[in-house]
Amino acid sequence: MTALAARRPGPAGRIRQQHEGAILDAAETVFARAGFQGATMAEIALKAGLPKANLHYYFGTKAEVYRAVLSRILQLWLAETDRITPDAAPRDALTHYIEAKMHLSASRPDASRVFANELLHGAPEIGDYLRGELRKLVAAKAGVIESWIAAGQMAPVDPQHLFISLWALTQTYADFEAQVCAILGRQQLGPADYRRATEHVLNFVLRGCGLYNPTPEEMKPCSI
Amino acid sequence: MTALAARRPGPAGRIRQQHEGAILDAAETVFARAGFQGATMAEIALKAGLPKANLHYYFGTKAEVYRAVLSRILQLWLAETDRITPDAAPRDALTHYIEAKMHLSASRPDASRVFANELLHGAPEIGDYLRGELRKLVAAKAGVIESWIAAGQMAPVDPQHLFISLWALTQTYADFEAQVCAILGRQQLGPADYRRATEHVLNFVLRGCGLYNPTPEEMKPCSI
DNA sequence: TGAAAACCTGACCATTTGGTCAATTTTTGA
DNA sequence: TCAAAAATTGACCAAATGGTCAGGTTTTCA
Repeated sequence: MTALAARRPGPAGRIRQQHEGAILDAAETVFARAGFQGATMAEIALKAGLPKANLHYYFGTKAEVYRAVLSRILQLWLAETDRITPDAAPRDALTHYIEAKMHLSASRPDASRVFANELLHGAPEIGDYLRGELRKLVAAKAGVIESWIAAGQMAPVDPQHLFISLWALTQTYADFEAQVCAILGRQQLGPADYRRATEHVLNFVLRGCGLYNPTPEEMKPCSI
Repeated sequence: MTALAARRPGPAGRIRQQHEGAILDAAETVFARAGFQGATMAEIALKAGLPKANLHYYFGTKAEVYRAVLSRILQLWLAETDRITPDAAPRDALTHYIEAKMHLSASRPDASRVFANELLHGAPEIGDYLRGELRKLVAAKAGVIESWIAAGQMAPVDPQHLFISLWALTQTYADFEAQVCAILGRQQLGPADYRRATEHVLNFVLRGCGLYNPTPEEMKPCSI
């Protein structure tokens, strides 16, 4: 954010706020489907229900729309690590984080895809954010996880790589939905699919962190 | 492949083979960096060291180049599930698969990125492949894993979701390298980084599948 | 109520870019 | 050696597209 969130100054009247929202919603969909270069201002305008010239009244350039979309997305990503604190129980904290991330994948897949696309192409717009805010946040949370490990509360897992793994495991369901659908034989992922996926990721990660509690119906020890 | 691999008929002379290779190498890089729409024939031509018109002699359209690149990539992806057979030891088979996938991420990141980009945008070109060959392959390998589970050789993990997780965990290091670099504080990922990443994924997955064997230097029981 | 500010938009333009083509050169193989 | 096949390429084109702008309408608020 910071530089990214540098919205045009001024009071931002009622109409502006409303239309900017519509434009960003439309843009998120279009950027997700086609990427930055593939997205056209005409298509965004059509989807937003505004003439193209009007887009350029609110956002000077396509890049500006793109940055605004990314900025909005980054806000979603931030507030999820709340519960990862030294005195929380690792199991509860990780469970909450995974469930929140999976919910985001299910509810805002386009947001995840725009973000993924930006990363895929080298993060030209959000590189500074990644190396700044995000890195700092992860470093802090990595410290928490290390304290859990030192206290014998979970298995020794590299905390930084753990976060990378958590993002990969959860966002894959939004980013690569086409592949997931093909494997599962679905047209699209429904709530039941996401429930099963969440359950899988949860079990898998908890086991991977040595936090597995066997459920009643499958009473087996962790190490077979 | 199949439909994708439908290369132009004919004997394919020496020069043709050589120049097609150069074009595909260049295209892989350019498509990875810019996506399908962002890639230009002019840039591919420049990188391949050929005049643009010459590209159109070998490949009629940009889409045809793109399909050829994807086809080449899919061949890399296929031959990796060799060792996943009913009589293999789960630990060895998964270890081999993960190490192979991580090696691919390290050695051919652009290939992974082109593939990821295609998935991200709904797999318009390889959807048939995903729903056909890939799905069949995964279904078969899922059967193997189920047999391992039934034999009590590993923890009960949804086999289809397990494959999705394995792909996500390994390919994230190529696809989202920008993010990984930012978190780890690197300019780019070196061999040491990949070694550490492979070790992490391996430990994480094996533990997640109930296949963890403590290494000498950290002798702790699986379930803390 | 009235004028300043905000908002709207059809028409237009310059650039980029995928693709074509015809003329030419190089390679092949009988 | 020589003709047929393969390969090469500069010049060119039509379409798509990001962006501009001048002149208009609507909203705001003192």
